[in-house]
Amino acid sequence: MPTPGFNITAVERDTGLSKDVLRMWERRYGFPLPARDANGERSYPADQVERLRLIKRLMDQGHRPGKLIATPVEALADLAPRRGTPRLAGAGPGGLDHELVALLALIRQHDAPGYHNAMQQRLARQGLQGFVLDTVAPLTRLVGEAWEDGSFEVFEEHLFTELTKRLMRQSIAAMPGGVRGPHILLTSVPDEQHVLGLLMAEALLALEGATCIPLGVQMPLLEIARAASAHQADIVALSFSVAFPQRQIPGLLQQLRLTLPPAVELWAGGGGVARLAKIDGVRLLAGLDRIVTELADWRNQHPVEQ
Amino acid sequence: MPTPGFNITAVERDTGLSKDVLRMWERRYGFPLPARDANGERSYPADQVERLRLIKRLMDQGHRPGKLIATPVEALADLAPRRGTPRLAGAGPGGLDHELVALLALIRQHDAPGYHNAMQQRLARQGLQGFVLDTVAPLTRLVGEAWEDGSFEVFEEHLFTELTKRLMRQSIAAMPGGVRGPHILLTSVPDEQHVLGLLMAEALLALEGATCIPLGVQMPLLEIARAASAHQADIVALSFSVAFPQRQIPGLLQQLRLTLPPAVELWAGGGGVARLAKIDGVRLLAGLDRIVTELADWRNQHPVEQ
DNA sequence: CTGATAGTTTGTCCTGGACAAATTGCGAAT
DNA sequence: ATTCGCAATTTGTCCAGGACAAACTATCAG
Repeated sequence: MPTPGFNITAVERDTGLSKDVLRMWERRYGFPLPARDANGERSYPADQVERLRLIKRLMDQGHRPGKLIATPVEALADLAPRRGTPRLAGAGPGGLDHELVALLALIRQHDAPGYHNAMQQRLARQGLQGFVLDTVAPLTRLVGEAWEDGSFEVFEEHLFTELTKRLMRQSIAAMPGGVRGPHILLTSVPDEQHVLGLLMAEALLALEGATCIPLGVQMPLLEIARAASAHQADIVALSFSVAFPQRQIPGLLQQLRLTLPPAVELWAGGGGVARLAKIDGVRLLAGLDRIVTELADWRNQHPVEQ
Repeated sequence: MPTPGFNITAVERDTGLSKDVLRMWERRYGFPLPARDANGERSYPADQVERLRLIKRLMDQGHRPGKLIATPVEALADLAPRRGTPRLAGAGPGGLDHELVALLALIRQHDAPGYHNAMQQRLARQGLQGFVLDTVAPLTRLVGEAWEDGSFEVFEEHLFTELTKRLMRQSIAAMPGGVRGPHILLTSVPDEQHVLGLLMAEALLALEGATCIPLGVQMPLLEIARAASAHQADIVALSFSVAFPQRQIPGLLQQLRLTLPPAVELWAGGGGVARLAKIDGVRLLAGLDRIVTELADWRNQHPVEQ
């Protein structure tokens, strides 16, 4: 029994390449070149899907499709990242990197309990704020890089995310609900599914005594505005991962800014906004550490009324 | 300054209606009828997007688009659910429903801490298994129904999901890792984002001593197979919510069945599989309670080797 | 009332054209 | 040699309109 092919919807789902792009590549480059079923519809064999995913991954690190498709499959695997991202190169203070790499090794060995224990130890040692800034944040970056050079499988990334989410949520739940601070609505736009950034932000904000309203990911823009008024939020904070298509971000933020009451602040953070041009009425937070200072800022500008 | 329109991609994201459908409706029914920007591209005003979301919601409960689009906006709001779903109607044992409704009321009032406390109390009272079966499962169903009749906003559903997820994860984390049972890989296919079903399953399985490997949602099919072999899983368990397009499920399961080693069992559960025809080599779990019996079954068929 | 058949509705796929935005390559000016 | 600006190329997304299968509804005979 031959493995049945994937239809174009399935390939879009599995590769993240839109139907339009799949058809356009076929027209322009002659790859992928799917079979056709009885109805004349495209039916992609598994190996083409596999190659497409490899190509997508390399594209995400800055390669261009035209070149990649011309490259023979065997040569694809060795391509190095090309983008201007500064590689890790002693990013953290001193020898800490070793420990982080060891943590990742646990994930690579699929040792979930081992990872969980090691992380919990670090959490106890560093405290929540240190844990977020010096463990979870750099780990997330490392995982992103490992994913980019192909040394991490999708399911390994998922396992990492899932286990780490649990630790974060657990810690957040253990904190008393803030009462003094502003009400901050935390969420992300549709198509942005990465949740770790939001959780890190929530942890830091909650530590500072802000009241966080976590709405999970993927909120339609119009709903964000409604939620903000229903919860009487002072601030709406969005997270954009590096993977989110950068060109869409300014438009999204402007559109949201227009639908939010002017008194509500709009904050945007995460890797996706790191090198974005300024946007009127939106606070772009370049790094996690900025959260704390921005919050202090907000407190200065909004002295407690009584 | 006039609110700028949404482009077709934004509308697809916010409504869940594909670009093809949006264009087809315009062609066939004359709605939506977006403005055109300088490039001749569609630019949807906010009120049309709003109406589209209302229509989408009603469609999800069984109405047909042709009728809905012909109906004037004002009349749309009052349409009742039409599908054959048996309404709640005394589903639970006796008067318990009152308490559940009270819990939902807390969400409607956006009282996150109140909800959290009330749920934690129930958890302590019922124990984890009872909590899952008699609180979380029926609550999830109620929320689905409330969402269908429009008495729940999107962001209220998100808040419910987010808070409930936290409680579940917390409880699961508190359990010792299983050692005797089978290795069960828990995940969902791409486009299936609902996570509560997976967490409920994980809780029940972990209570029975199985070793769960939670990979979160949205795993590409080919990755599921890889993950299963990497983790030496005995069982791959997938969750499909009622919202998942039913027609796609059999194909997905068959495709996955072919890529998994025959020795690995494939389980599928959740509202989406409730009235699905039998599929060779796949166990369809009609209800949460079936999980426990199936697991016992598995144990009988795989006596402990030594 | 049941079940089969014919008609309608609806979503998805297809082709092929067009164009704007991003990227690259190149030559001139500092 | 570096930087700036402009042209060429690459690439993604949008558009129109045609086709068809699957799902659903209505009809009618048994």
